[in-house]
Amino acid sequence: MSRDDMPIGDFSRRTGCAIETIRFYEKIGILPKPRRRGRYRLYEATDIGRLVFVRRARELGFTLDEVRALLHLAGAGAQACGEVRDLASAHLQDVRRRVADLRAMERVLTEAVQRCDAGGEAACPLIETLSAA
Amino acid sequence: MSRDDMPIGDFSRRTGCAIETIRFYEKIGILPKPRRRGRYRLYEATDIGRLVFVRRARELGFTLDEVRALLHLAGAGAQACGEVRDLASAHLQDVRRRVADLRAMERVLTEAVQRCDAGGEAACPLIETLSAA
DNA sequence: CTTGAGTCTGTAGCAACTACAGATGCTACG
DNA sequence: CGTAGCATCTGTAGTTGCTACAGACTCAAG
Repeated sequence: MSRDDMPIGDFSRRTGCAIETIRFYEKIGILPKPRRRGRYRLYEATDIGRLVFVRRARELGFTLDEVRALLHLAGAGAQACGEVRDLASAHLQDVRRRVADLRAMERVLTEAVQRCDAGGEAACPLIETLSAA
Repeated sequence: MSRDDMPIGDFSRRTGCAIETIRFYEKIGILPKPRRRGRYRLYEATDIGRLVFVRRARELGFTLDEVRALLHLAGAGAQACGEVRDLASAHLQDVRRRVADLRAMERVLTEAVQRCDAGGEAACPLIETLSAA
């Protein structure tokens, strides 16, 4: 009824989140079921914050389960800060592990490509890298 | 019939690749269908190389489609080296993009956790980071 | 004879979406 | 009034690379 009600298309545009993803988040309980006009979902301006929060958390690499926990903690206010910190710091360790893994791949790949560009090898350096004992 | 025939369990142990994964690779055509004694698969020592190649490529982050291409090119010999190089270098760019993405996450997370540890803020720094306009 | 290990096929599950198919509704134009 | 063209609806299936069963079978040892 209020004048900042919007259909899902507008909500999608204003949050940068795809329509299908919004419905998906609703289905798995990340977003609450909105009011309806008939069968059409109606969102309010105040719903934007929650979805932007979710998208930011996803951009920082949190899983949807972690996002669920973060949403819960965000609702609990400042006294939940310790738990938030622990969650974030565990996730940070995970991110660092993944960086290390990718760095290792990068090293090996870079070396193989360089050896290839240098030329002068009988066999393909990358194929050798993959085949070698 | 030959004396280095082995059942899938031995093949799994000698390649470090899980039995289920071996059967999966066979199903999607990454590995050829082996001979059988009755209904049991029989692998030869010479099959080990191909699977090790696949596993190494996967450890370097190549997708199974790329692995398929690499296997094909490896069979073509040295004249395929240019194509291998291009494949590897495209993949390397992808790896670097992912490192950059993770580094960006790492920066934001590190800062939030540090601000949290420093204390003295009214609201939880990470929640603020996710909520802020 | 039974028990245990190994293997078999086939299907379902994970994460986090994405992409339809096919129906319905709403507005504008002629 | 008809219809064309959007937007939206529900529900299901696909993606990637495995992993985890369920339920059947084969085989050798004790």
